[in-house]
Amino acid sequence: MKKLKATGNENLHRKVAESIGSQILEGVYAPGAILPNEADWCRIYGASRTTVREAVKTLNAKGLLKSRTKIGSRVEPREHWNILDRDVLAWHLASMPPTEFFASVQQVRKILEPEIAALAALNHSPSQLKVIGDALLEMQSAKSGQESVAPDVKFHLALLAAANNPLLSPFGVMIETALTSMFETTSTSAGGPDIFVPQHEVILKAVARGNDNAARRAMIVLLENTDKIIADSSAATKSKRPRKN
Amino acid sequence: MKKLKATGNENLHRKVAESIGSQILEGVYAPGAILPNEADWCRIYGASRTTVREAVKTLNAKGLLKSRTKIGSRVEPREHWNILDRDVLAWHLASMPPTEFFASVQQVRKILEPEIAALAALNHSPSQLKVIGDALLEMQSAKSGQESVAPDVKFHLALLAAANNPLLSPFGVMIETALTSMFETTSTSAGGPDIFVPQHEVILKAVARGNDNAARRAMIVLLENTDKIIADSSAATKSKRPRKN
DNA sequence: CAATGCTGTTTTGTATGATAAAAGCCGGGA
DNA sequence: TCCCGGCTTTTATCATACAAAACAGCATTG
Repeated sequence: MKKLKATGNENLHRKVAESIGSQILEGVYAPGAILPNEADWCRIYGASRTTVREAVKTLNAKGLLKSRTKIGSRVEPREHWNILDRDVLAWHLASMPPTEFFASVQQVRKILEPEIAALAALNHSPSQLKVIGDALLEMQSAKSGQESVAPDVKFHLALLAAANNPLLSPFGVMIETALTSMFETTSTSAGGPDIFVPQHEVILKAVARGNDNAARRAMIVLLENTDKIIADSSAATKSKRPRKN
Repeated sequence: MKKLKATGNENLHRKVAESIGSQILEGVYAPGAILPNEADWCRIYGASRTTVREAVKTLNAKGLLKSRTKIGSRVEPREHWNILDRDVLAWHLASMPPTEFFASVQQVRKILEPEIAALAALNHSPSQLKVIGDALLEMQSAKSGQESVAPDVKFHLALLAAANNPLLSPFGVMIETALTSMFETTSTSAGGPDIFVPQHEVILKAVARGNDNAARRAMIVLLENTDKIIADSSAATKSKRPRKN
């Protein structure tokens, strides 16, 4: 491990946290293992103890570690990891084949998003509905597949917000990470806007008129289509490129 | 705010983090607001800057804050909060009427747990199944309602583990917190073991024979029963006790 | 007068060194 | 053998100093 410097405009303790966190997600340090102590990290990264300790505190806060006097820092079991945390999710994504990650994500999305759509139909406020509509408009006016990613993400996040259940909000990060990185992987994407823009329209209309069953059904259709896109592109990548990692 | 001391065997920075975090959850500092700076916190808690900074880093890591040079620390919008984090969830629970919290939790449980049961039926390993069975045995041999809480929690967590989707694991904390605190609120609990122990048995059997539809249905029944218990007890508490907070 | 650039100030970021407290380890004594 | 006390390792806390970022306000200049 080379010496990190704060030259990039990100904080040094953040970089150290990211480096250690990534290694944990990669399995370099397995659950139950004792990490190098603070002095070691200082030497490894060429950083001060203050910085290292702040990084370690960050990882403690995300449930990856538990530090105790005299013992050191021990990696927590996976169930304790805050996997829906933005950073942890990113490290996780980086440490496994994207296809596998997408499979997990889609499984969760198919459980949650239809119900989120249904809840949104029942609980949305006028301003929340407007945000969903705005996102759809942006999607429609997008010129390229790339341009439509951000509005697509926005649409799903707005729907989530309109469900008005705070306990569901952590999934926003998951959806955001997954959709964004899915685009990067599937590139120009199969199917294209001709198919999925109308599907989003159907969802919006159902939500707007408060029809929870219709919203649920429409979301299921959309997710099945997404499944198909992933399947196509992963088949394509499998035949063309070797594994990245 | 009085001066905190490290006399209790918990870390001082943890206490400071908890104090600040609770205040954010209570709405003392609203999203977008700038918090007192580090020097202020030092004075308020009588702690060193190092300690305060570690506490602030912890809250940063949980998505409650974002610190920037010269600006200070600003409270992040609620969507960024890591609400399924153990600590954040506890602070959240402490800052709102339990009934309202349980309603949100049950809404999420009714979405997820039937599907978790179905996934568990399809994906469980033998050892995971055994853990579920053990939990059920402990439930059956529990003498009091109080004794049955821990095995009950264990049962649901084991089921979650058996679903084998890492992205769902953050819900374990939610289930754990909710069931535990639900018991404290509903006290000796309505219904009692005569009803819910058999319902858990049905779930286990369905999972064991890999029947996902049966597992899903059984879980729905159990959750409806839980709804009833909550409704009863919240009606009771409303008529008997004044609000705690 | 307006735009631009410099300089000062505030706040977090990083480094260093010192002391405290927790908890396992090990040896000595009954 | 067992228990007690001191040794050692590691994190926890404190104090102090300087660096760097970013805004504010003033001055300089076109």
